[in-house]
Amino acid sequence: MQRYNPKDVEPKWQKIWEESGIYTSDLTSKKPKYIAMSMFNYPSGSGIHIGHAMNYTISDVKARFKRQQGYESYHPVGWDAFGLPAENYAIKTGVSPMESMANIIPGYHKQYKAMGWSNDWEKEISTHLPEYYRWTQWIFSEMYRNNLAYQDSRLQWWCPIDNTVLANEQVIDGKCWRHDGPDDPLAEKKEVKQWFFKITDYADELLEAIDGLDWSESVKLAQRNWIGKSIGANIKFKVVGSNDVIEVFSTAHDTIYGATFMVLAPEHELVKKLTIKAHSKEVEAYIQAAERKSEVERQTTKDKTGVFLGSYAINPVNNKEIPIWIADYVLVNYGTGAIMAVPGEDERDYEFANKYKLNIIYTTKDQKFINYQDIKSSPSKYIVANSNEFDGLTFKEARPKILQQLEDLGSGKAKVNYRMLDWSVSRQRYWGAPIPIIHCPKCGPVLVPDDDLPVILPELTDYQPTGDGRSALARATDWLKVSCPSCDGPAERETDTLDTYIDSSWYMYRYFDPRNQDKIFDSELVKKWEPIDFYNGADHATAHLLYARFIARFFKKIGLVNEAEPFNQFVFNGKVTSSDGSNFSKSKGNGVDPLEIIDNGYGADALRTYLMFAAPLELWTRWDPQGVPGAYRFLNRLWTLVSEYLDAQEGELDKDIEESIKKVINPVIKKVTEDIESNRYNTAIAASMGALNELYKLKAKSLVKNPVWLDAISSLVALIAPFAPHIAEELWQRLGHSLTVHKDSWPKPDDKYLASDNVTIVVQVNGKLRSQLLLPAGVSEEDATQAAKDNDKVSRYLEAKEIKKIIFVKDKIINIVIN
RNA sequence: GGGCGAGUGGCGGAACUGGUAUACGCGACGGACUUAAAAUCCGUUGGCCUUUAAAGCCUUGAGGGUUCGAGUCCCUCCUCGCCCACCA
Repeated sequence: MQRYNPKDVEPKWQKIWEESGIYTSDLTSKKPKYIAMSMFNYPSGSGIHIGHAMNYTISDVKARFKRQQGYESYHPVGWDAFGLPAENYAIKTGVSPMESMANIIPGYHKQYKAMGWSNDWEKEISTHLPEYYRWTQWIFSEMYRNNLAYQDSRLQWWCPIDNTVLANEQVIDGKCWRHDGPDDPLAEKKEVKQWFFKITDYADELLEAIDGLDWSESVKLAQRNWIGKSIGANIKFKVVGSNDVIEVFSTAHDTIYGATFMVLAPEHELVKKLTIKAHSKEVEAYIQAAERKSEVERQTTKDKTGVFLGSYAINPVNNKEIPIWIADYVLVNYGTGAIMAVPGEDERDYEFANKYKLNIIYTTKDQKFINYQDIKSSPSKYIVANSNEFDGLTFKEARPKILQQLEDLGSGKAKVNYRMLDWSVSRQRYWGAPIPIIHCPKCGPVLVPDDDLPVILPELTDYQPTGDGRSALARATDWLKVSCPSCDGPAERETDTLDTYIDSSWYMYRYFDPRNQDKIFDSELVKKWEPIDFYNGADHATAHLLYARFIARFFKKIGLVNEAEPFNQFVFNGKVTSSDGSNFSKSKGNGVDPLEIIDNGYGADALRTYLMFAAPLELWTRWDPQGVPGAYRFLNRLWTLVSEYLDAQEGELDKDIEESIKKVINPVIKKVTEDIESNRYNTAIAASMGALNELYKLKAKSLVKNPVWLDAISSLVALIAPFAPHIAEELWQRLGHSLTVHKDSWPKPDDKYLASDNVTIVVQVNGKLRSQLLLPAGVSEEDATQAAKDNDKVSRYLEAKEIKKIIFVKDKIINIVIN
């Protein structure tokens, strides 16, 4: 008997699959379609790690399962190739990122194939190739034409190491996401002119559609929080002795009679104007200190500080003059960058008022501090006070009336506010898609005509940003100087490149038409294949997934797609950590290399099976060094069963053994089908293991070459094929099947053998387990009761007792209640 | 501070709408095969429990409740994880 050796089996089939192209999808097929994919990979010099092995196996299993079920299953592959690491490497070494990618990506091809992933390599895409980024640029142009792209000067996060702007989500605990070590400097703020996409126009739509998504709940919640919708009012306060007006956003406008001072963010545009001379020194010092203060300090030191500007505003509802302060607990980015402070009902304002001895007016009948959060959650419980004609009303009654009063006074109106800001898409970096804009001194910014796309990224010798805020492209003079498409005068190209999140927010559509030279993609094809049926990843719960949803909605609006949501199902899977629970990291040297495990002789199949078996997909898994050997043992046992079957003599089976074999295999077919369908891979594998153990017991009784054994073993091989595709293919063909196991092979359970003729009925007395009876399925309550009473183990509890009640659950349990 | 989720053997984890808790795997122990080991195969493996068995009792973070019956539902508390966080 030949031993199971993955080193022979796996490369053999990888080669055959590649040559026969069995994973190449026919996108025009008449079969029902299915597309399963994981978030695509950023190629780096270090190759794939165990986290990648986890991620990509999850979608591969799904894709294989559907392919076996007879779907035209498409498992695409691509590279998120633009981004900082390759550029930083280029700055250090002078090797162009284009060249790095050309060196790195072929290594990934080998690794992906070694893992046995069923990717369609014919349709491979990469975001850094002009054939791809031409359309990334086109999306920018379409956004611009639809008034969804605009340029603005903003205070932006700035990484002092990379000399580049950072998106909000790239700032983690006050530091650049790429430089967040203890010795790394804090991110700074810098005024930069840049391009934005108006994602806020879609905020409400994006928020409302979340409810209908078949996504991991934690991600849906994260998206809701990210969008951060609040309903309130914008209210204007006139400044005493001037025409200036301070506008605030408040969700608690019904407490306005308790507004006893105002607070502006230190960066607020009116601060200078409203500072009277006597206070200017103090104010300037405070602003400078706030600027220098890092975001971390602003967030962690909850101690409120601030200074009085010396001027006053008028509370529109009672005409009281209230002092204007600045304080860094008010954020310039949120709302209007200014608040009306209501110390009687807001904790932060209360603390501030106490510290600086500011007036406090309580607008509740209780005349003590009550957090507005509490009022908001039960507005009919609290009574309004100190609010003129509204005194005595509940907050529930007063809220609309006070808003009406503000509207009548012309001082306020209802307003919905979002935490989410417009998407900053400019990056002052080289390694990205150039923004297709030409700046003309006469015409201003002009779009590069579509026919001139792509704007090709020129090769350089020095990739270092210029340090004046512009990317290295500013040095490529030949490239930079162009004539204006509109007036033909001398002009310059935009030197910013597009945020790589744009590349990744539309790639799923390009998968359906990767080589199209005329259009971003063939809409008819995409409309046939959208949405992505299955998508998974362990990161990017907010930014990437939200941006992709935004782009999908935009594509729908301009008629490119039919579905507003790009991903039907999204699984936010867990990661793999080292055995002690800490993250794998290169610096700690505790990483586990998937290729090493394969090369050690365990093979990709055992690795894949272990990863899918260790825990439910959403859970984080600790790496268990014994796990892969365990999975290997299981596959080896299957190999042995098949080999012994092939060596067996032809023969007849006893009817009851035949029956037993069928009753092992049919329920497991049903279970594995349901479990993979609902992403419970771990229990699917457990059930297959259980079935194999049962077949081992039956094999000891009688193993002969016979259709019943062949059918059972073949079915089991087909069931594990999504997890362990190589060994499954090998055994499948050894069993005599001429076609591949990976297409149209999924077994269907025979209902006749799903339920057994006899069932174990549990007998309880007063809810305690006393005995188990093997009775015919569907046994009546009367018969079951009689059988229970006749049973020694039960009857001894019934002696001299009165039976009060009998609970009977068909085919499951009988509970005799006595006193 | 807010939100979400989770606490089950030595470990990873099973248990569908309440109905045999601990499936499956790892580890451990015993046996077979072997000169020996590895590999493989066959057993045992929640606790009280000490040689086994029988019988019994206990056991899903803690305490209480609902129910014939609770890992599952309700209340109180503890612990851990994740996400958001001076968001007006």
